Amino acid sequence: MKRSKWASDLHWVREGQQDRSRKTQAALLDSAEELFAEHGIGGATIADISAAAGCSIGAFYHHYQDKRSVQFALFERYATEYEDTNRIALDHERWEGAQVGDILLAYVQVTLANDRGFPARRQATVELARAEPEINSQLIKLKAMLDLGISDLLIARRDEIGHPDPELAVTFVLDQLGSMLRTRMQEPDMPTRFGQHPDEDFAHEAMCSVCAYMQIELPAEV
Amino acid sequence: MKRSKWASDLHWVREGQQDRSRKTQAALLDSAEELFAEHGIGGATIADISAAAGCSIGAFYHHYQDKRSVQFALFERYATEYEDTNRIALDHERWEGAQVGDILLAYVQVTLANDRGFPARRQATVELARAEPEINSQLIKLKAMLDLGISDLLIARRDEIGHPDPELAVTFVLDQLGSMLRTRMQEPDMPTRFGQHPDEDFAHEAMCSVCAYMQIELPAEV
DNA sequence: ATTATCTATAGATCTATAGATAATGC
DNA sequence: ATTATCTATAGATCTATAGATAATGC
Repeated sequence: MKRSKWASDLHWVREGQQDRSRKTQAALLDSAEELFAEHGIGGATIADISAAAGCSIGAFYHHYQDKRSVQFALFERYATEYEDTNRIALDHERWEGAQVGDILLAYVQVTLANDRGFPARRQATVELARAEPEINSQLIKLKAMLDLGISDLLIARRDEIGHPDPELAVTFVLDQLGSMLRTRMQEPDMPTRFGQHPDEDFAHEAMCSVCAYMQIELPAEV
Repeated sequence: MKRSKWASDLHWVREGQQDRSRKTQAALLDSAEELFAEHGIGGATIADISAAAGCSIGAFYHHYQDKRSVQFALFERYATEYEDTNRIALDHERWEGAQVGDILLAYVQVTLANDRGFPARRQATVELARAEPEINSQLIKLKAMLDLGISDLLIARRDEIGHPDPELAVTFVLDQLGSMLRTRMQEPDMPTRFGQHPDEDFAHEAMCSVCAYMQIELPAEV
């Protein structure tokens, strides 16, 4: 039976142990993510992480062997989400009828929305990659997969591109947009730079720049 | 008397104490810079820094009160160099006869050369800014000063710029180039991105992109 | 006499464990 | 009976100091 909207958020029964366990683990990962992003991995102690997750140091060690294993678990969670999202997003059928500019604009918009939603995620992942070479190479592979996926979509539309070397132009543009998006999230405080302007204006100027460089049509929504 | 070129590198006399002191301090700063950049501030112990500088922990504490004071000293050194360089580079007389594209190309080339020469400096400074709010705001001021200086040079040549909003275009372009340069230094390993291409090709494509967006002339050297 | 360095170590901090208690599952 | 959590703490690591030694300056 479907519960009424009034009741749907209430829980009369106690949670099972598995739920409890999952929740603690997730809370520990969330806290680790935030603290790693803010203070670096070395700057976040296990006591900090446990306290932020609302549990004890003992509980921490019940779920994770040590700090390193949290690092790997955190990356695992990130990698799974990242792959799943990209698999859906890069499906060729999804983009039937789309032009080069539409795909690039979507890339910008989706990345902005993602990073706004989870502001610590990007920085925490950077920290993980720096601390663990294994994670670093995994992360490079993940990003390369996304780049290749978008490249495929764009190169399939190479006839639209007026730039004399479409492959080079695609590589350059993905690097350019990726760099700007990263800076926009990591350094929002620079008074003289574009971080002060709203996301919409950023997307607009970025598309103008990209379209002028590649010599493609400006997407309709801009 | 000018010493012969054979002798100019030899030192028969012992260094004075002040030289010795200065050298140890500089070596400690250099080591701290490198280790902060590689492992983060929390990941670099005082023992690590001292060992890398070729001195003891005791010597460290003779020169610096604690880790924090090295952080400030390191930033101080960076800030001084940065300001001095920019004061010279941003002199309006220096750029007489230069066009917008010339100035932007010089910005790209000088930044590349600087970062190649001191690969750890940028990352270490990022770490310092994150650890100390005081350093962070100082750093923002320094960068803002450079941005404003370049902006002034470019806006003084606004007649060359075809973009409908020259001020906006200048802000956007400085953000764009700055972002790409930063990514180029910090993430050189991405196989699908432009880091794989040589600096000359990067500068070329960056200038093509910027000139197409701003609607200015491509500088002669590109 | 002063400055720079070293070795050795006390004290602080952090990690990781042991042993006890509380919550669920059968 | 099993799983999840807690408190208390041993052991490891790091910071920062004390006291001794070596190098320069007068």
